[in-house]
Amino acid sequence: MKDKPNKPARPPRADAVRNRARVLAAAKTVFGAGGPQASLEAVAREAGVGIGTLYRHFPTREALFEAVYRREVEQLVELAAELTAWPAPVEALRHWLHANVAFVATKKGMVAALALAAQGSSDLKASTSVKLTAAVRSLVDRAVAAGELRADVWPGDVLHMLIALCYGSDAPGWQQNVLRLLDVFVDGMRRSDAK
Amino acid sequence: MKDKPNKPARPPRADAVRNRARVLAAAKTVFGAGGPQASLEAVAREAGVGIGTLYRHFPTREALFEAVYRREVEQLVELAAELTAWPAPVEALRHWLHANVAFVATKKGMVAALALAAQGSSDLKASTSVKLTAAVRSLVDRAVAAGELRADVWPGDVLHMLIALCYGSDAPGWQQNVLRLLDVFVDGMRRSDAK
DNA sequence: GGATCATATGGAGGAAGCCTCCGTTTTTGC
DNA sequence: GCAAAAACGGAGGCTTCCTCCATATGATCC
Repeated sequence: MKDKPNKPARPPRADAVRNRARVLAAAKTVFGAGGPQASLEAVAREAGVGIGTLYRHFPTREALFEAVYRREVEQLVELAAELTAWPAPVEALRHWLHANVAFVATKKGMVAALALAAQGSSDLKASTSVKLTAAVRSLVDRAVAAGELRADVWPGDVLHMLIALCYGSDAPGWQQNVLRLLDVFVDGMRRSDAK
Repeated sequence: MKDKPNKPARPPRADAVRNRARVLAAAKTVFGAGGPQASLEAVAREAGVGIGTLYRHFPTREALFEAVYRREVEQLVELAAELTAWPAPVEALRHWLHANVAFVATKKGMVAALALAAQGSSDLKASTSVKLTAAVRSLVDRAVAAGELRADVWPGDVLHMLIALCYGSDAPGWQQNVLRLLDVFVDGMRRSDAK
């Protein structure tokens, strides 16, 4: 009964904000190069902060993955929002999927890290999954409403397929393969009478 | 010029064989429970051997993953061989895919480990990929020959899709989802005039 | 401006895991 | 049996993890 719910939660200090951003940037670099098992002390070094500072901002390795993860998700959501303005619904969906592949392709080392992040915290999964699913839904629903896709495929399915295909792809030429497989999947989703 | 190519390479000692098997079994247990980052010393402890012994048999963590991985692959190949005797080609393929999902479902912790193993050594990937691809090919080719599948989808594609879908699935009810997505994919592969 | 205090910093240090190295033990071939 | 080869086990040097707290710094109030 002694807590003060009206205490306005004073804003974080300037140096804390700065350091948090530095660590995040460093994490992106270091994990991108060294994969998810890269040393956290290397991240701290790269960021130019003490190891203690890193741990205060991100108490666990997963928390750090998570923060990077959330940021990446935002960009994908934004892209989907732009694409809902496209005239051809199925092509907009296809384009978003292809863009995702390109997106992933530029940060190979991160992918394993993000996959681990997603596997760990399940409310992270829940939260970003909601955002991404909503993004895909905006694309899929339009295509279904236009009668171009069968109605029993849900946005979550598409998302799952996409993430799954991108993870674990690193053979030379994997991008072309994934793009083709996505197209096969999209074909599977088309209403047979809408061809 | 001093090597002896005719030296008959004496067979491994009995205790070595025994310990190797023990470590492998322990690895399956420990990685299955603790995921791929579980301690190797824990594996050695579980196997009842010294840490040195573990390292002599499997010089790196990846080598250990690899050995477990290869064993699992064998079982899948065998199943495919049995299924080529089935009367309905597409259904045999579908069945194999579904069986894989069930297979994976029983060893959740291993999946991440196997995925890492596959990501690491690329000749492991090459070698098992050849085996599994051949297994799938035996199923797909039959269906294509029977005119039931379109001809531009290759065995490797099916494999990729399967592995991809199973990895990263741990939400409750994921199995049903994966099974449904596989069906969508198989539908996408069907020849439209063969319905 | 400077006094005060909550907030944030950095790195020392104990614990745990990685992997190598080598003295000891076990198996094998004769 | 007995020697040589093969395999064993775990001590030890090294790296990384993560906590803890004495010190430093930014915010706030006068």
